[in-house]
Amino acid sequence: MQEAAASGASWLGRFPELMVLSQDDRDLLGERAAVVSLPAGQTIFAPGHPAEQFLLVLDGTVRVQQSAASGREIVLYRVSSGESCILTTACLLSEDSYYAEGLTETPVTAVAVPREAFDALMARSSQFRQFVFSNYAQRIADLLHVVEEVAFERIDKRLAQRLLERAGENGELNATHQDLASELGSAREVVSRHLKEFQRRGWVDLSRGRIAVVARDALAGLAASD
Amino acid sequence: MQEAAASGASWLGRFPELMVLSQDDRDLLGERAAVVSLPAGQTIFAPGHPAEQFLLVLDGTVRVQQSAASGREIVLYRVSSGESCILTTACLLSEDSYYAEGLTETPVTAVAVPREAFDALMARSSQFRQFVFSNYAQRIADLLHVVEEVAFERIDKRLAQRLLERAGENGELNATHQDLASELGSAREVVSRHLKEFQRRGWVDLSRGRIAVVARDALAGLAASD
DNA sequence: ACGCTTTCGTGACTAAGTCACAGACGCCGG
DNA sequence: CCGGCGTCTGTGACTTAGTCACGAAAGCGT
Repeated sequence: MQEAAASGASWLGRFPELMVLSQDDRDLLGERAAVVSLPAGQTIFAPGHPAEQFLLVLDGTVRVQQSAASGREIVLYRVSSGESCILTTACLLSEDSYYAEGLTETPVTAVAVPREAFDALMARSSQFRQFVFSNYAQRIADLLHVVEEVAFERIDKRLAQRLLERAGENGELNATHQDLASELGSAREVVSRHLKEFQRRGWVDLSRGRIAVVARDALAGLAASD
Repeated sequence: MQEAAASGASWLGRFPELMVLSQDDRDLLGERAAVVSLPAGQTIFAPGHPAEQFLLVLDGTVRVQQSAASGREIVLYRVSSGESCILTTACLLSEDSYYAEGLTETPVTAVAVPREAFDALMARSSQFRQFVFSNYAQRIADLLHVVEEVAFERIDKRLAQRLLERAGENGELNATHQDLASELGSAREVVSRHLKEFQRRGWVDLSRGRIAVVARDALAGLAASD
């Protein structure tokens, strides 16, 4: 479509912060950025395998996590529709390797902005810089939040929060106890025991690989406690 | 000194990454940036009180930490000579408040770059942008390291690491058990017990507010264990 | 030497993580 | 339909970490 190309690209509507770019800058994105599709479970970046592009997620979610030698993992944050995978740019500049890895959690469609186009926009557009800095700030805030949780919060509270976050409209979520333990950076047995206690209290219903939230309010109460 | 002003500023020598800036850009820093002195224990930024300037530390160290409602704290990283306090810029852009706070740990001399000069340099100098991004990348790496430690590492190992880091040439450090607990995001009693065990093994010598590392190798062994 | 504040020590308890292993569920091939 | 098999879950026993409530000791100023 000629119109779409002339006005930048149709996907720009997903990024309100980028709609304020000049016509030239939007055109640059339209010309140089490519929409890509990735299957679920794909590694976006990993230690020793940095990404070469700036990714803007249109659909699906990318999970950014850290893995320890012991096999334990912890989810740092998720990048979903309308957000950018800014850490990939930081990875390019960091001397020491990152330990963090990014995985597509669902099939993902994303816009890949090549390094040169990214650099050009950083050079000529203050709005684009603003966009990039906001992204950094948000991710740093996410990381600070993770530090706060693992350092100071109780597991049962954090588990309740995750159950509420991940439960769908019907109150159900498909996840094994190990999945939830990896989210929290904890151990499977610990999660199992807390879930069992939640079930005993009638707050959830457990079956293999599936959890149904029954008493959302009670979980929310625990999640909000201090 | 006229020469110093003409070539930018004498403090630029502390920041090799900034020496590659153009003459104009160095001049801008020389004209607009101010060298400031801060006493120890000063708050640089805190939740609800963001800094308005980009700080480059010349001497002394700034400690960036997070405090929980319970009174427990954890040190996220330190900014020392030749580094910049980049989080202050991120604070300005972040919507949710940051929870992190920055304190001068010693008397600090620093260069304060006003927001407009910072923005101008970001706009016109790719080298300056490179400098700023490297700083972000480094701090993000620091935060990832903290997450890894608190989520997966044993306290005795982390304590041994800190003792070695903070011990001076003579193997001594002035710190209370509470200080060390705050470093690690742990509790004072826990640190006290591990220190006592270290002393029982002849690795350290304890006195009020002071710890002397006696067996550096033994501590290093624990610090490197997995 | 006397109090005062800060720092440190300790026991008893709760929470979290580890280890080892047993059982249970779902699925697939026969 | 039924066994076999891999994955997921349950559990006891134990270690490590964090909490709570004290009390004792070290240094400091007067």
